[in-house]
Amino acid sequence: MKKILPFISHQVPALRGAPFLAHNAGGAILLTDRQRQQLTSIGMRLRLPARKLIYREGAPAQWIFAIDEGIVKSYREHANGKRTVAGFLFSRDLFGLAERGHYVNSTQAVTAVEVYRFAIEELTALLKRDGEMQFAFLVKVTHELRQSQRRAILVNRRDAAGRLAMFLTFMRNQLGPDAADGARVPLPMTRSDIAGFVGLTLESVSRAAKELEQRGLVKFEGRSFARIVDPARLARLAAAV
Amino acid sequence: MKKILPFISHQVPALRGAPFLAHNAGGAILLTDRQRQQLTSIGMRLRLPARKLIYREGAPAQWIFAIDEGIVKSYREHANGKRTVAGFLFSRDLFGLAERGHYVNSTQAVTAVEVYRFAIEELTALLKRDGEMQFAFLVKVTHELRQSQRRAILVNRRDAAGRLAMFLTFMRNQLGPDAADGARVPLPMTRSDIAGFVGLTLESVSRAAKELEQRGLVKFEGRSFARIVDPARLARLAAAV
DNA sequence: CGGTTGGTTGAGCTGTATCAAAAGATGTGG
DNA sequence: CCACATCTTTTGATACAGCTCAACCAACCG
Repeated sequence: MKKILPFISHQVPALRGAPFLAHNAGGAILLTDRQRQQLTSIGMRLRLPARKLIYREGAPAQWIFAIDEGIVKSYREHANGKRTVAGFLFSRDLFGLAERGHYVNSTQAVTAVEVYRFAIEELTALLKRDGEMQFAFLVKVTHELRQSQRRAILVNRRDAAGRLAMFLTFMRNQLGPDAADGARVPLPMTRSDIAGFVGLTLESVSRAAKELEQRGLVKFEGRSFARIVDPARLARLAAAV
Repeated sequence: MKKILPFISHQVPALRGAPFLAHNAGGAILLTDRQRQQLTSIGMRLRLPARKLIYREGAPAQWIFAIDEGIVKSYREHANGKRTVAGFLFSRDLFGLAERGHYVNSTQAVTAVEVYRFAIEELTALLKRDGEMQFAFLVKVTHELRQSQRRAILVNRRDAAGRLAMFLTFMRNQLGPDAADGARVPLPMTRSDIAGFVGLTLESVSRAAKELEQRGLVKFEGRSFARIVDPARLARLAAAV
């Protein structure tokens, strides 16, 4: 029994996020067909290769982006050379929300990416005119706020293995439900990026991965896949903050 | 030479946050007088005593809140009994943005608080009708997203003293510019709350405070005030991630 | 194939969590 | 206004987890 999903014509912008209230539930898709077409008319579709630097922290901001396909990382570099990864961004995520005319994080394509690019002024003007569409954006940004707070909780854990367990369940939730095999989680980012996200060194990530394997929870297949062997125990570890 | 601030009639809801673009700069105040009056008509003003639990994580959500006066903390409790403080909320901040009909964090008044309370349906309906006002909310939530990411960076530091230094500058920026004496930072929350926010134990916060005093950067006056003795060196430490 | 980038493993050190206890605040009721 | 009970903060001693530095290994690329 396969559930029939609402039709999303790719090649057209979309957003994804949990709404405020329950009764518009299931409604992960935030834009109507008409709204997506309106966005298409003011946006431009771009294909970016993996590793492409999209913009740099502090640079003057001109565009807002929405991801159609692929993964982007948002990060900051510090004086001591370390990077904090503020977040990984996926299909139907939004990024490039500037502050006083400047981007606050740097962003870089992790995989090859298809994005929609909007001029800030045009997009904001459209949003102010169309309250329903703007509401979709409001819900979306609120959703990202909650995601950011969840990550903050993740980072508050003391144990490396638990953090990595949380990260894996996080990745599965992002890509997972629809990804072919739920137990095989793609990890297209480097260990160093993962470390920057979960707040560890890459050595500690490596050791934590080893520990999860030895405890029989996960099997890492090459650098870019993790097979979840014991979902129940992994979930328990991830939740046991 | 005292700068004249735009008149904000208290007793009326307000929002604060950095806009996307520069040219509406200085514009920390996001709502016009007319918009605030409209909000007043659908909102209710409440006075809450310090320590009042406003709502609990997971509870069915009915209201959205805006702070007029005072400090609120937003937090989550974990299985092991620890608390993560997701954020402290100040005058003109927004909270209670639910997910699928339920609150995601618990919130509690730190000081006595004056809040405006809006029914979610009424507020969202008003926002959809008034694109300009909704835009103010969009900017506001985006602002909180950035704050959350900054906190995540704070928590990524290894050294306790540096984290506390960042926290103090953070508090000064929130309350500071207008607070009578810029160097005297009020700390109305407990050490335990600070610990939950910066990702340390309360013992470590206490020791970090001692260290900042011994290094001559800050003088703690009672539990609820910190006097910044050497702003330049404190700022340097806070920035030296 | 060498070169480059990314990942693993090991040894030792540092700093924060933890456990325990004392010392300060704060608030209450007599 | 004091004495008591409670809550918060400070201080101390110890253990351990993750960081650092360093070397080695694997994959990927022209």
